[in-house]
Amino acid sequence: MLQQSELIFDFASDHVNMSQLMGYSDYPAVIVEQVPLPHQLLYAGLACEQIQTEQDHQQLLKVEPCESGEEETMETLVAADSLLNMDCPDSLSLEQHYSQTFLPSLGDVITTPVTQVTVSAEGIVGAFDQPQWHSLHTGKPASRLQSRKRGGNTLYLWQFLMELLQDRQVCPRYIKWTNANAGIFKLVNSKAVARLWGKHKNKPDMNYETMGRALRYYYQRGILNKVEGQRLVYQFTSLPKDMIYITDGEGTKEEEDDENDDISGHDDGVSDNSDDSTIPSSDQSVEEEDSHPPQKKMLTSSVKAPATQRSRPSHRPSAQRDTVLRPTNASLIQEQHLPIVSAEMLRTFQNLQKVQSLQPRGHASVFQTAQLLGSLCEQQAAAEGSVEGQDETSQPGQKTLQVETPQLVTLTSSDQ
DNA sequence: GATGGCCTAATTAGGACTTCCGGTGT
DNA sequence: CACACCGGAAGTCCTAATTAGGCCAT
Repeated sequence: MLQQSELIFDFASDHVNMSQLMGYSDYPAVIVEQVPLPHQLLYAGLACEQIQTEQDHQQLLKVEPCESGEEETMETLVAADSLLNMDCPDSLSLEQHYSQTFLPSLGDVITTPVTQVTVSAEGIVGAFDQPQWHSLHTGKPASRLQSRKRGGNTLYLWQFLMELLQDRQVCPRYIKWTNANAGIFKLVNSKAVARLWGKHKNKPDMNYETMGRALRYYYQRGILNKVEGQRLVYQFTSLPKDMIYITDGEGTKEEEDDENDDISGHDDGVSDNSDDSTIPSSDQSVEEEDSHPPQKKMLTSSVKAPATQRSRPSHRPSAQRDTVLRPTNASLIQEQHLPIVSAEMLRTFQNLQKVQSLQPRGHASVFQTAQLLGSLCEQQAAAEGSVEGQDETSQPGQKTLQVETPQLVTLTSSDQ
């Protein structure tokens, strides 16, 4: 029988190269996308244990398109509030809290809030972690950089900025694209962004000067460039393949840098609702923003596509949260997700007798994983025939995923 | 007693900032 | 004058890898 740890190990170590595995290139890669709404409910105090019945589970899985952006904002704020006001005796970072909350032990398989497992026959597209980005864009070997890779919970500054740029609570209010095609963005409110970063890093004294030093180090490392002649304007040298681009939209007010910015009136510097609310959504979606030639996607209140972007019809409701809309990019495969994937799969394992008869020839557990996913696909196909009317795969976000990646097979946990 | 396997704690090495600073440009 | 910006230098924090030591079974 497949060992849990083995399964996890293979997901953790092989996700980048699964599609390259000799002899198994036809087997699917696994992408997990978490739908934030359940997270928000959980953040708001809904215990995981309460999600044990399938009915409950399906309720969580359902992500209703938000008709009102205000309601959505309220949800966000509630979630943000519960996160940011949560006492963390050990000064846990949000990521830590996140992982502790949603990364169940394997013993908690049943209550794991997995919301979606996407199986792609194409393998993982663009699954580059930061070292690979370095390798890709600086010509330096990734091996050295990977030798000391950081934990899955670490969010780098550049990732943080990308998260902010994909967070409608912050973009374009505090940070915005000035030229999405070129990856150029502006820190509209540098102080606010710095404070958010400081909050994120548990560095209450963080300011733009300090954060700026970190940004300048990115010049050397080829992650950022400075846009000459423009203050507070930087350029990503590369962007994730499926970056979500928020442009200035109606109802979103930019706040230029000034002393009246909301976050500056409190002891901890970042206690204002509007600012605090930005952190959770960023942190909830701590997917690593990996580097890729821009294959951009503009979403927002006013969703725009860059001129160079291939036209891609978007069926996403504009009011939906960005994190909900996060596409299936490779960055979704994170170490922090891996146990969830495994747990979900293992749950399915319980119903799949034939897995035991598999005969892996090499990359054993990867093979087993692939076989399992094949079984999942079969189950999905069977389930689709029986499901009437309401199909989770018809949710806006997932529907979009299928449009964008035609060969995707989307599975939800309700398929079990 | 020797050997090997396992576990744990301590140490080491490195990355990613953070802090401080002096300086320049706008 | 304030602020953005620059880059050197030293430090902190965190993580992964390595090493050392103890325990146990053979």
